[in-house]
Amino acid sequence: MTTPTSGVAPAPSRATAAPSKLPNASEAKKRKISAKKKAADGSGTSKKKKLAGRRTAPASTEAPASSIVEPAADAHHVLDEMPTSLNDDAYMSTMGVGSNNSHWSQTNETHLDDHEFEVDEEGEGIVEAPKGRAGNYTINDDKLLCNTWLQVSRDPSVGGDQSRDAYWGRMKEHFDAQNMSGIDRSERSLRSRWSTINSECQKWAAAQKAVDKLNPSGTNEDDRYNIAQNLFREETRTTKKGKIKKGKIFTLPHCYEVLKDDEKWRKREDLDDLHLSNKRKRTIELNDDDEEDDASSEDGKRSPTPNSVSYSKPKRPDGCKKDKTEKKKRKGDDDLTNAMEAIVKARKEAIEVRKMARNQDAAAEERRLAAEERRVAAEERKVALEERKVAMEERTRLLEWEKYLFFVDTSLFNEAQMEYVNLARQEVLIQKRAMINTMGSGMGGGGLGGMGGGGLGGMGGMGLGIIGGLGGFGGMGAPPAAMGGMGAPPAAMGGMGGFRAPSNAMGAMGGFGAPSNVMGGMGGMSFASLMGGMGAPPVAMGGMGAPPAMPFDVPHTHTRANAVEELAKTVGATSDAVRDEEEDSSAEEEEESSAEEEEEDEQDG
DNA sequence: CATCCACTGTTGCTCTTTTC
DNA sequence: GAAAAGAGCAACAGTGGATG
Repeated sequence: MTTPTSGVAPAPSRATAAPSKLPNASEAKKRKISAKKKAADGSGTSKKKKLAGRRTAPASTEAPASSIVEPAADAHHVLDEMPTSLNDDAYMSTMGVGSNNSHWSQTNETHLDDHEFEVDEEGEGIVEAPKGRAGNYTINDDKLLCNTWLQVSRDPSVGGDQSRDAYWGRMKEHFDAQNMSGIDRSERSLRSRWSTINSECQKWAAAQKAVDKLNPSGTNEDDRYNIAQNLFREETRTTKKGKIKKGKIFTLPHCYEVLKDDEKWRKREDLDDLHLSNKRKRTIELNDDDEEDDASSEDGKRSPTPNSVSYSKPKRPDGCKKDKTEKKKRKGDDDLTNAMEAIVKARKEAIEVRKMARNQDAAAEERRLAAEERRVAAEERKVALEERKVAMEERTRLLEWEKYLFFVDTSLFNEAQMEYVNLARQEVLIQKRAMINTMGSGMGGGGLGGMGGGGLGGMGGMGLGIIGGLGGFGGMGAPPAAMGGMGAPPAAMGGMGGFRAPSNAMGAMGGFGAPSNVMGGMGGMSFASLMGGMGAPPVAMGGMGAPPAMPFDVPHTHTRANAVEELAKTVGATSDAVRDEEEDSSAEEEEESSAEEEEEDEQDG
């Protein structure tokens, strides 16, 4: 990396101060143009590069304004007469710095008046004018150049890491952009002027620092200023040819005012550096911050003076690398932040979508489950209702049958009928006892039908013909397995048929007014088997007085007595035998029935 | 008014440093 | 080590003041 800033001027040898001559305005002179000399000189190559838009050297026919302006008093003379207590303003005024009456300011006006655009004969455009030296740099030009240097050299985005041409190209751009004098300054001119300004200001800074180090007693800031001026003026330099150049006073305080507070420029203000003509030594010194810190610390022990340079160590301006790094970092952080935000946003959106989907699925599932539960519950209720309905119907039939069985008038029954009735009654009683015992043991009513059917079926299977018909009844409410009981073995049925029970007896059964359904079912089965076995004629069957639910229509024209008689006639020869048996069994049944009635009374009680 | 001198701007050259 | 670039120096030219 190279720095376009010039270093510290070579060490001048101290010599006796020689009075310098400053412009004397005692007489005005017209400017003489000697372009011919420049054109003949091979070194004047720069003359050909200035084109339209620039201010050229003063025309030969014009008198320079500077020559008609009263110049300021002789600076050298003024310096000699300047009191030691002169303050800055007084000195600046005396030196013509910052004053409209000063020589330096007058030169500024001179240039403004001197430089004009030259146009061609037709006046259509600016043509290349005769080249001459541009006017002297004014205070404003110097200040502008210093400010330009600060701006360009401190730009962290570019810094000093650029070629000389690039750097001074930017310097020229900045300078031209703010240059109100109208004088076009070439890059080379700016470089040369800056070299002078920088060198002079560095020497001046070193002189002031030396005075601060001396810290003479009994002096105020003005005294120190004058001492610094004397030190500066005593500095002389010797050219390569051995020519000694006499010192002069510092004439660029306006530039120093601009530069003194800049950290980058102040790095080179050590007076000792003035004695280092060797660039290598200068480079080493500039890189050695510790020594500068030591010097600052020594200065820090003294009380500061208004005009003294602050030796505190302020923050160094950011450099090019730091600026680029921070920009890159900022950009990277922004990119990373944006990417992270996008990821977080996308993730949040995905979570929301999934959450909504889950909510929807869960709601639908809940609704479906609820509907299923409701459907199952309704099904269960329906089944329960049907079961209850069947159970109620079965119970109703059973009660009706029992009611019929026990309250039937058996006075007209023959022996067989009585036996059947008695057996049926006993069976019912057995069932009821068992049921009561079961209920007493905690069994439900559901067991009644099973026991009843099963029991009857089982009994039906016992080989009793008549009971076989009863088994069919029991199987009515029994499950299909128990229905097997209904279908009593054909042998048993045949046996029943073999009884050839008198038709009047059956007719009497039907005449009891039993429930049509019960009797129909019972009668149907009984009569189907019975009639098949008996082979009785339809007329006889019709005489039985079967209930309306009978499969065949039987007119109810016969009385009970007639029915018994017809049944007896049908039975024929066997009626006597049957009658005898009925009498025997009836006696026994009466005894049993009386006993049963007593038992029932006891249970009811 | 002509000339001399000093100053300033400009530019080429040289030295030093840095980079490849 | 060579090349490139920066910085300083010196010379030159232009300008203005002083002086005879």
